Parts: sequence; C-alpha cells; structure tokens
Amino acid sequence: MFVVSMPTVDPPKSKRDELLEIASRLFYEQGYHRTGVKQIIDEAGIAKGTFYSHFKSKEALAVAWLKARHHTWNTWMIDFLAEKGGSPADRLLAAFDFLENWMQSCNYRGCAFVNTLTETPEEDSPLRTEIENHKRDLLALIRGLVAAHFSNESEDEITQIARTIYVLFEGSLIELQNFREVWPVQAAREQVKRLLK
Amino acid sequence: MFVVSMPTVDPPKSKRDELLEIASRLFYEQGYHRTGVKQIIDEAGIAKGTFYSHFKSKEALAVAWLKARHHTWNTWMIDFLAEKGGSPADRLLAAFDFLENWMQSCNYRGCAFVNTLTETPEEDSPLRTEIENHKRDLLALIRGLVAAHFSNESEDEITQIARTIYVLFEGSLIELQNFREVWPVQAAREQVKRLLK
Amino acid sequence: MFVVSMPTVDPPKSKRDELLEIASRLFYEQGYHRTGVKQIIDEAGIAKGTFYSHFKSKEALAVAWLKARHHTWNTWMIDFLAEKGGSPADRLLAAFDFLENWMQSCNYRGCAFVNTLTETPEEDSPLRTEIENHKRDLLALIRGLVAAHFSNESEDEITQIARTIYVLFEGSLIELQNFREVWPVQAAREQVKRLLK
Amino acid sequence: MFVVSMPTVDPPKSKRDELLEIASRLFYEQGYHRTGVKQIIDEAGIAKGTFYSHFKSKEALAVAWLKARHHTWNTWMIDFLAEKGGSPADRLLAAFDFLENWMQSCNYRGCAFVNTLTETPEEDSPLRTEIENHKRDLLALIRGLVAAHFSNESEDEITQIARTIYVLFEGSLIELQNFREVWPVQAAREQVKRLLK
DNA sequence: AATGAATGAGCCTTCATTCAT
DNA sequence: CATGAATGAAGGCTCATTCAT
Repeated sequence: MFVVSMPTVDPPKSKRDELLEIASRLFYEQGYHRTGVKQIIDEAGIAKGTFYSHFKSKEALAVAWLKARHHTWNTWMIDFLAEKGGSPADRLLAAFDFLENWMQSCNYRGCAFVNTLTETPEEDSPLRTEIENHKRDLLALIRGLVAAHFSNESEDEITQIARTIYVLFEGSLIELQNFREVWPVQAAREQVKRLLK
Repeated sequence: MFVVSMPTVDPPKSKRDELLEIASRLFYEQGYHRTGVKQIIDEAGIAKGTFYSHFKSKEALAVAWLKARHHTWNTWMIDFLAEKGGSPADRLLAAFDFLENWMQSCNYRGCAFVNTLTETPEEDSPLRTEIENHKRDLLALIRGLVAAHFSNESEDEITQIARTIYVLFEGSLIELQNFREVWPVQAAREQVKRLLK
Repeated sequence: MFVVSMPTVDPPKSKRDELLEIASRLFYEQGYHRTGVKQIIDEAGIAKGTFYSHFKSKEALAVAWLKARHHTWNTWMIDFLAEKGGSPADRLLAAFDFLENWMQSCNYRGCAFVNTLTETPEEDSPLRTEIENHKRDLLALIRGLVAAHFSNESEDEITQIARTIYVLFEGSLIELQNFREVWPVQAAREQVKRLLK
Repeated sequence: MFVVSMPTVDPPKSKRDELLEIASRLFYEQGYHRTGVKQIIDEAGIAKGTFYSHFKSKEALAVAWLKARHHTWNTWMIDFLAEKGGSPADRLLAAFDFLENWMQSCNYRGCAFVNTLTETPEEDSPLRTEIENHKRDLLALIRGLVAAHFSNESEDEITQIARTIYVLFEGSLIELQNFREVWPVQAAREQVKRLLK
C-alpha cells in the first residue's frame, strides 16, 4: 500500500537550504511562534549573524518556508493522486486518501498553512499572502479535476462543487488534527463520492 | 436583520471576572501565545501578584477562558438558531447563517478553539481537552438536529450525515478566516441544503 | 541498638505551634531562603494574614524555629548521652555516636544552625544570635563533661580540650553532610578517645 | 608578617572573566541564592542577554565560580604553606595559620564551598560535585603532608591522622565564621601539633 | 483571630535583532 | 561570509508583606 511520507531529501547544498530544512521541521512540529531563532541556529550549528546574512528576519524565513512547502506539498499530493487515480473523480477521492494516510503518519500536526494562519492575526502579514496563495492553488487544483469530471456543467456549477469539496477537505484537515481519528476524512470522502455521481 | 455580535456584558462583579474578560478579548484577537500576562495585567491595571492570586498560571486562565467561551458561544449560537428556525432543517441551515453573520462582524478571527488547537501541539494539554469537549458538543448539537429531521433513518446514517455537516461547518469556519470572503460558508450551506432534502 | 530519631510529637495545641512545626520541617529540609511563606501557609491550610498574626515576619518565625530546635535538639542529644553513658568520658564519645546515628537517618541535612549560619551573612541578624547561643551551649555542655572527666586539670587545660572536642564535633557535622559517609565522625571519635586517656 | 588576602588581579581580559569576578565576590559575600542575576549584570553594566551569552544559567556561572575558586584557593594556600614551612609538619601547622590569617581579613565569610554546600540540599547538583572535589583535594593535600611526615606509619594510620586533621580544619573553618574569634583555629592547631609529635 | 486580594520588586530566562570584528 | 557579544524588552512566575474586610 502506498504510504504518505515526506520524501527523504538529498544533503542540502547550501547553508541557506540547511537552515530552511531545519526551520521547516521545527515550524511544522512546534509552530511558528514557539520556534525561536536560537533553536534553529543551534541545530544548524551556525552563529546568529550567519543566520541573518541568509534571511533578513525570522518572518522572511517563514515566508521562504511556506513558499518551499507550497511546492513540496503540492508535488507530494499530486504524485499521490497520479499514483492512485485514474479518472478525475478517482483523483478527487484520492485526495482524501492522501489526507487519511498523512494523518496516520506519526508526526501529523495538521496543515502548516492553516496552523500559521491561526497564529497570524495580521491580515496584511506576508505570511497570510503565502497561505492564501497556497489555498487558492489547492482550490484551483480541485476545480480542475471537477471540471474534467463534469465537462457538461456550467462554470458556476463547477465552481460551486469545487468549493464544496474544498471546504470538506479543509474541514477534514483540521478535525483530523483535533480528534486524531479518521472519521472526519471518511465522512468527507463519502460525501464527495456522492457529489461526483 | 439579526446581527451576530457578542452581547455586551454587565460590569464585572469581581477582579477575577474582569481579568477573564480582558484575557478573553486578547486571547481571541491576538492568540494565546502572543498575549502576555504583562499585557493582561496592564489592561486590568493590577499588579503581577494579584493576577496569580486569581489564576495559578497563564494556562489555567486560558482553560477558564475556553470553558467560559464554550458556554457563551453555545448560548450565542443556540439563541440564534431559535430566533431563525423553525424546523430542525431550518436550524441546521441557520447555523451557517450564524457563521456568515459572525464572520461579517468586524473582529472575526475564526474559532477560538481551532486557533488554540493549532497553537497547542501537546496532545495532553488541558487546553486540548477543552477544545475537544467544545467540538464534541457542537457535533452532538448537529447530530440532534439531524436526528430530528431524519426520524426514519438509521443511527449510522444519521451519524454520517451529522459528521458531514460538522466537517462542512468546520471547513467554513477556517476558510472564512483565511479568505475573509463569504463563499466558503455559502458553498457549505448549499451542500447542507441538498443533504437535508 | 539505640537509634537516633526525632521523637514523635503530640498533635499541636495551637495554630502557632502547627505553623512552627511545619516551618521547622521545611526550613531544615530545604533551607531558610528556599522555603517560602506561601509553602508554609499552604501546608498549614491557613491564609496569609493568619500567618502574620502569629509571626510578625518570616525571620521572626525562623528565630522561633531556632529557639525551639535549640531545646529539642539539646534534649534529644542529652537523652542519647544518658542512655549510652556511663562516665563523662563515655558520654563525650557517645556524642559522636549520636552524630553517626543521626547522619544515618534518611533525612540528614546537617546542622540546622550551621546551615542557617552560612545562609546569613549579616552578623547582626537575630538568627545569628540564636545560632551563637546554641553553639555556646553545646560547647558548655562539652566543657562540663571534660571538667568532670579531668577533675585535676587546670581550667585553661579543660577549656582547651573542650574546644578541641567541639571543633572535632563541628567538623564532623559538616563533613557528614558533604560526603554522606561515616569516616569523618569515626576519625573524630578516635581522636577524642585518645584525648580523654 | 605575611597577610592572607586575595591577590589583586589584573584587569580582566574578557567580559566573561569580569562577570565571573563580580559573581565570585557577590556569591562569596552574600551567598548563592541571595545573589540575583540582576545584581551581577547591574554591577557589570551589561544587559541581561549578554549575561546569558556567556553563561547558560546562573547555576553554570556558579559552577564556573567554584571551579575557579578551587584553583585560586589552592594556589593561595599552597603558596602560603611554601612561604611558611619548612618540614611537612610545619606546613600542616601553617595551614591553620593560613586559616587564622584569612579569618582576620575583613571580609571573611567562611568557606565558599561549605557555604554553597549548605545552600544546596540536592545531592545531585553540579555544585555539590564541585564542592566534593574541592574537599577531596584538600584532604589529599593534607594526607600527602602527613605521609611525608610519618614515613614509617602504615597507610591506614596515615589516613586516619589525615582525616582527623581535615576534620579539625573544617571545624575551625565553620567556627571562625560563627564566632568571629580565633580560639577555634588555635585549639585545632594545638591539637595538630600534638598529633604530629 | 482569620481571610485572601493586592502590592511591586524581584526571580531566572528567552526573545528577535544588530553590529563591530 | 561568518562570528558571537551586545541589546533591552518581554517571557511566566514567586517573593515577603500589608490591609480592608
């Protein structure tokens, strides 16, 4: 069975990449605010100043993290969908399998973007921009698959269905985190199945 | 039109209540970790020691906050449903109207419980217990209305539908926070409408 | 074999006595500065104000503690000497047996008076007065036994021997605390044995 | 006459050394617990953060203090013995002269190691390790001189005598601190004189 | 007597960032 | 590029004591 797990990465080429990799792990596992610059540089074995020669601030690092994670996560999921499906409908359902598998990996801490969103009240924060972009792309991905599935439906109808699936996806994401049980994603997937008939 | 907004409260009877009120506002607006004890006591105009004679720790205060908010929020929503609906189905739909109204109130920062969840990786935190309790109660509320609507369906079917609606509710909650646009809740409500037919 | 241990005390008659008893235990086990008034009143189950109606300050409580301990400890040791000895010389040696037994009781934390001395740099502190009194009395006790043993020696000679034994006693006290081994007191006792020949 | 006093030190090379020097003085004069990090940094004229870039904790600073003092104090005493004596026996007696001189220096506050011992009930504290090491070395120093003096005695006998002298030394140390009078060390020295005959 | 809220200075430690070297 | 000392506000929390009730 295909198991969702972060692909192991090659040894990072640069100090910057190494910092990014360390920060990615810590930001995800502990959250943005709970992770201090000190911890990052300690784990990287570099000096304070070096850190700031690579990133102008902790926030800038977090932006880089979200940008990178956007790419990684998308690749990760799209590869999973390709592995599983089949038809657009199969792929849409596979997105929820992806979620279920991910949640069952030991370190599941929810969605990095949602977690960062709730930690960031300021609407004009650059972090919020990354988060919105990521989620818009996810919605667009879903919409693409819905459009391929329902080739005869109106644009509006397709948008509506895509949004519904998206909301189900996001709701699953957060409730898996809350309850650490699989029923939220299973309920969501069943509903999507019905939607795609 | 009925507008969702926190009912104004009477002048607090005790310093403890005042602290709780101030903390509630700050925790909600800024998040748990971004709000310092210093800020709370400054706004309350009291000394550090006084704070700790009322609450044994910042975390204990946050637990008290979530417990109180659980009650306030439930009352708030249940009153809204009573105002609007009618039938159990109407009430279920009204829950999403509630969400839409709430989101349009100027200070919407999402769900206090979800926000605190993502700030709290430790699964054994007392905060997590409050969060889970709150969400379980919300799910139970929804399930009660679904059961009243579908009196002929099996228990399993009712559970399944309730869970779906719950996931749609939670997904709306978070996406309203992300996009500050109403479409997520509208898509969710439309889906619920279909589910209840 | 006779074992040194604090005699169990009757249930305290007054709140004051109870406070004193609790504080005695905590001051001895944790030291004077490490023991807070809060901990004392918590263990006593009384309010802050009540504490200060019984003792005008934490220092006053400590003075009361040392005064009481002076009496308790003296009784404790003198009873032990009476049990053991015999001749004045036997009693002097028994003082070191007393030390050895005491040290082997699980909670040995050294001499309360010496510990408080080292925690109290201010020479004019009321605590220092109690400490000095206690030690002067101990020296006097030893001198009395030495005088009884060496009835033909000059006053000066007796004083000199008493002081030597006293210094050996004090040195044992502190080194038992440091090494948690019995050799310091055994070496001291052997020396006293020779001195008394 | 040779007077015992801390040799004046060159202007410290580094901030770290300066901090250590200031802390050494304060820890000795006021005790470990009564000396706050705040006071240390105020006297050093540096910021809080700077302190913690040099020492990871107050306890780590205290360990550094005891390590340095171990070295300083040993040098101090050994130099004194070299200055005075002569034969091993002379040196052993000179150790008590050292004590007497030291005590008469205005700031005598007893032995830093003994003082810290009584402030530190936790047997597994890193401070306790330093204290034990220091005292073991002192005992070894005494034993070396005793062995040189009594070249014909058995190892056991030498150990026994060394321990006795050590206990006399420690007893003097603490009683000089208690009474601020010279008789304890004089009594001890007389006894040592007899022991070495 | 007894309560416990109130004080405010103090506790040790961490924060993100800067800058001279 | 890299270092790491320096900043100073802020982190959560405890201290001994007072005082109105």
